[in-house]
Amino acid sequence: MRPRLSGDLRRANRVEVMRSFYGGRTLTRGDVAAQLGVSVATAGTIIGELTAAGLLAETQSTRSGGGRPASQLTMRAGAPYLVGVDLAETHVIAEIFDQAMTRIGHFQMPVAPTDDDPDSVVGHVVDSIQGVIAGLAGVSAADVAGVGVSLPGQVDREGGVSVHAPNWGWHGVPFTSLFTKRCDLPVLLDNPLKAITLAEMMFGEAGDHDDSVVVNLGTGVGLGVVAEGRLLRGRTNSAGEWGHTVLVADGLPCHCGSRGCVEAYVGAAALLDLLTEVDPDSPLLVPGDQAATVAKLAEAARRADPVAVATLERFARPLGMALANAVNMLNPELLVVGGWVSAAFGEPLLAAVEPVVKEFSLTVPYDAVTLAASRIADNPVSLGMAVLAFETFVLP
Amino acid sequence: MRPRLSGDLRRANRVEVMRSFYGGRTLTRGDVAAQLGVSVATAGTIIGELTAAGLLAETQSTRSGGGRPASQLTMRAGAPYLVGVDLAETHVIAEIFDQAMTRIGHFQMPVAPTDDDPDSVVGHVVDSIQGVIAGLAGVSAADVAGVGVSLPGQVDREGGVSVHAPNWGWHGVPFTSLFTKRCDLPVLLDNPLKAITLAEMMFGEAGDHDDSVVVNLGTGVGLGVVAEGRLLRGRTNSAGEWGHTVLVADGLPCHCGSRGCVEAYVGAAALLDLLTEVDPDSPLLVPGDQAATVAKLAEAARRADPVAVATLERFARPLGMALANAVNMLNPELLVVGGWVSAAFGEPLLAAVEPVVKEFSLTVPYDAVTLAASRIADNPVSLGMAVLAFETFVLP
DNA sequence: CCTCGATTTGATAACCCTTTTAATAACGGT
DNA sequence: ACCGTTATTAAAAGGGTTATCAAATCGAGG
Repeated sequence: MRPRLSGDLRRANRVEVMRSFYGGRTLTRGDVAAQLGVSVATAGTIIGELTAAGLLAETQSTRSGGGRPASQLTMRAGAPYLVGVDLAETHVIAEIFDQAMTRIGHFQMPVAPTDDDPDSVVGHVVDSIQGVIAGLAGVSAADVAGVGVSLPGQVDREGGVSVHAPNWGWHGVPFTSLFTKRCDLPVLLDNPLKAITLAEMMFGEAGDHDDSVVVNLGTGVGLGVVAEGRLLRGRTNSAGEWGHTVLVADGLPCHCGSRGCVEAYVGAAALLDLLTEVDPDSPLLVPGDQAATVAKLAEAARRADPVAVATLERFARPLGMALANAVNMLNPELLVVGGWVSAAFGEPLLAAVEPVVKEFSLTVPYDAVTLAASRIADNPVSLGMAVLAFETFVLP
Repeated sequence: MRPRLSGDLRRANRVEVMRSFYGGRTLTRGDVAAQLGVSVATAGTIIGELTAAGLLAETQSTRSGGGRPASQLTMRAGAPYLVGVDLAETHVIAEIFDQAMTRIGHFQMPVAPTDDDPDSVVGHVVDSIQGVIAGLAGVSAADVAGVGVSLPGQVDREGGVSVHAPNWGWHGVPFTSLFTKRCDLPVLLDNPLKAITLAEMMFGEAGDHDDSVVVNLGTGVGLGVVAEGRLLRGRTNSAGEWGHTVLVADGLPCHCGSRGCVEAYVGAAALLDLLTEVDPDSPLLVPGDQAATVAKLAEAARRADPVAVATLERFARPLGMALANAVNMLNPELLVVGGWVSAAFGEPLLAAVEPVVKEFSLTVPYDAVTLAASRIADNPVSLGMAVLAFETFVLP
């Protein structure tokens, strides 16, 4: 939404002011004015509104230097709370955040992949929300301003519909209305890639850059695009399906039904296949447990185990190519790599990938980009969904 | 630049009003208001300004229907003129447009690919500009408001520098300042992909959609991304290098030095290689003349020549995959295919490609996208550059 | 030690700009 | 003559900026 009306301007500026405080940042009115490129008076007015609404508060700390001390402002903690739900193929994670986006509660439950009935899944989501609320003394549903739920697959945010969730075989499941039947909290939906990218924009390095790409390496892979400071959604909110772009024409089959997809080469399963290829009898292999194997592999790579290092090298090649594709296509200033696979390896993965990215990127876009590992400690999906819920249901 | 100040708003709205008139469109004040989502009064004010500035004019045609006849408005033809220059590896094309963006003059000269001295190339550009002006009776340089020059490779618009032009081995050539030494017309630089996309946004179907992708198939290939109605440039104006994304890991060598690039499979040279593969002795092959061969091939395909059809089918596969990559990655509403290779084949190319795009796209983004052949008859590069020059140098 | 000025920050007022709403004028048909 | 549609104009609302003043601190000088 580009502002056309003067009223949109204020709303946009209000969001922008609020965003500059995410992550516990402490700023003065002057700082905010400089960051937004507006006058101090305007920043002061908006901050006044937000303070009156109970969203910002002065931390009376005075700064020396001669002259009137600038009053430092921060987000005010406390109610109303926001719940972010990460609904995935095998689990539901509900996390509750206070107004300052500090996580104050966590609830997790497994979901059998075969448990694919919409009503049942929605039930699990509602249960986990009630679970995370119940886990906090003195917090009731009345203190929760809203819930953001991340759903796998294609999500229609406006309609509140899961357009397509391949893992459950869903097509056009009216998630929001099913949810509302069981729980009367305000709710909004989105796709995990969007949530992660949003989290990275608000709490990660991506916030400092106007053009970035946030890559998620997990069981599945995908990315989010930030262009001119805004999250790119595409026509139907499904931009970022990098995992299903072709990297190797007529290559390995992908579980999406196509062949040669990026995900078939850099998804967690592909990583384990590589390890098996390098050493079929590797003791690092934990049968039936992807996450454990990846953890052992990462640990072995850190102590320079030759099998692990060789596996990492082989993994880095398709990954680097696919990242170079994103660099060439989108020319970002920052490329953040996150997701549980990336987190397991940490910096060594980036170090292995960077030369490949360089090899397959054009010089100019390569020189313009910085590769970085995500520094978000919490679950970025629920965090991002909580931010979305905050901006939708709380921000005036 | 997102509007933050109320003044930016008016400027943005003025551009938007003007854009709604490109392509000879005739609209009433009410139409413009509806298109922009502003009130009739505002549209009237802006139109008043633009009329006063001599950019719009009423075509007194009255529409019946009872009531005061709506006055139809159009862009006013005539001076000041704009020149768009398409500087490519083998030619310079300068075209001159009147204010209504109607082409009123054309000048073309070949440039030897070995003629790579910056001063010499700039000289050719200046000569071609003077040539196109001289070709018009009653038009002098004083009537030209500005020039837009498209340069191959990476272009720094703000700095007026050709950051990297691989075909000439340029690195950091200060094009604008070289130009200014020889010609005192206002000048701006951009990359041809951006120019084409802009032309498609203003004069093609892409103008009717907020999220589109404009693909250029020529000797080299690339694309432009329109997201939320705005051209995506990336950090250093080099977004859209789709031609150098990897489609076949460790595949054919590309002249960029990498391997497996899209361009190595869907560039004009690759098309001719396919033809040679299908029938090494094909009479369609015109040695040493890419364009002529493609023209004959396209003509043969139209009359269902088996060799041509087989070549087209084989060409459609990597092209469809690469287009599917763009669809999955960007989720556009419209995908416009242009460039001289595409123009030679016309609709049959799209018909051959569409099933491949479908095969390699995810269902949801595929269903959201429409494939279309470019309908811009003129050279979109010079047209786009002229538009850019108009909006920079003429629009208040 | 106190006072005063310099300096920086915050708040307020006046002004400009943009948009909207509403009223008025223009114009053609019935 | 009346009505409906379109354009214009005036008034009002809202946003942002600059200018100005008040507040709070530091440091110099008495």
